[in-house]
Amino acid sequence: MGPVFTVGTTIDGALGRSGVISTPHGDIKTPAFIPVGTKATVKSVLPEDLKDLGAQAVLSNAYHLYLQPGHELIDEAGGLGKFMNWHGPTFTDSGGFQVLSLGAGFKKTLSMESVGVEADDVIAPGKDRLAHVDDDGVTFKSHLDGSTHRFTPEISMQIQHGIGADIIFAFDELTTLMNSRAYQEKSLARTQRWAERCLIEHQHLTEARPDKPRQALYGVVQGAQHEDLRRKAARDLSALDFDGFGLGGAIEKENLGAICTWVNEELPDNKPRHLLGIGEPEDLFEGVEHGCDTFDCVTPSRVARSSRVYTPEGRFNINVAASTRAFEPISEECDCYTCANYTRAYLRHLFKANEMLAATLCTIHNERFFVSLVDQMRISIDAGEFREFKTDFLGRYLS
RNA sequence: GGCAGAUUGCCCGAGCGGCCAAAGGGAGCUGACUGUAAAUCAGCCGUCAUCGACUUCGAAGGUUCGAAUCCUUCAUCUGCCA
Repeated sequence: MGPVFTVGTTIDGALGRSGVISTPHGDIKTPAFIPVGTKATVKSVLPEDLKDLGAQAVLSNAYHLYLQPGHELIDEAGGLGKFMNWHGPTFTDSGGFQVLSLGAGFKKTLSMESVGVEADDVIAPGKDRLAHVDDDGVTFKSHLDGSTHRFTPEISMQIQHGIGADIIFAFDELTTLMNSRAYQEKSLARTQRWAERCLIEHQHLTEARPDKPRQALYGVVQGAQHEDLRRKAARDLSALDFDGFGLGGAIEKENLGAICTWVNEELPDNKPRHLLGIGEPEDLFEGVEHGCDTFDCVTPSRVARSSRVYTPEGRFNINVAASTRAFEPISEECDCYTCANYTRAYLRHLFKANEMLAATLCTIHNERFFVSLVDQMRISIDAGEFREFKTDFLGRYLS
């Protein structure tokens, strides 16, 4: 029995909807925010913490787990969920993102010299690049020890089968907004071919181990900021037998809603859509309204470790003088463990003292904020009040 | 009592005639993080101000065109010798 997606209520006049994704490790009520646990752990918190704060699933990364501890080991351990003691649904990203992040840098923009260049190398210019893309796959250097490795669509599938997450992603090439139109087209064709290869390998691997829980494979829609490319990518992938879809690529904030709309108008309604790597609260509203079902983002956990916490009034730095004697929770309205038991003054003290618990408590709070926010979106959709909720929330949050 | 050595900005600590408002840490303050090379990274950190100006390197004098840097005395501290 493969994963099943059931659509619930739709947002009137928009693509957004509520629904349920069924996986071998449980259901995910959508829309849902999925915390990121890149290396089989959401940094600084226990799986029990995640469960308590309402997380329905966790997303890990094939690239990182392949390098350390190795997908074979995770396979031997009984799969990702058992290995990390997370008993709910799991996702793994394919490692495609690292093609960009390790190759061209973190900013999703490339130096202008790359614009208009059509060489394959364009994706990873510069002397320090760790990755190089060709039509068959990606050769890259480990950020851990500099050793050379190679990913192809087939290898990514083998890795993700070894890791054993419930939902896995096709190996894609992430371009940047700086790449030429010609390069975007070329890359998109390549991602499409890779998608087909992933599907074939995925089917082989699935048949080879019928005893294993059936994994769902999502195709990843690229196409950067170009409407025609996005629509074409979505249509081409829709023709294949994917269980769901990921929306990927470098996306400018202003275009997020439009891109989701273009893509989701083309994708079939009866399959789930995951918006990869997004985002801030305002981005989540855009994604949900325009038809995306699940979201992952490192922001809540990463930012928590540098003392930024989210509230209905916006994000702020708790590690400031104003918190010194603030014997009150981060947010009076928050129902998380941290807000129930700790004050801003204590959290500030932990940061100043460089104590690990600071990261733990703030990560619990931030993850709860994101999970709860998207949960509330789901509830508002079912109640037919999504737009009111959006207006109310953002009016306060962004002021 | 004698000899030697110390005293630098919130703290530690370089500097030993001009390129010194004074290296580097720490602390403090601010910002950035969107499929995590992130318990990371960046900026500010004497005062006022736009260039720039002004007051600093235990205290007070002195030498010099010019001193945190040299000299004298004083204060405090640290060693060694009586």
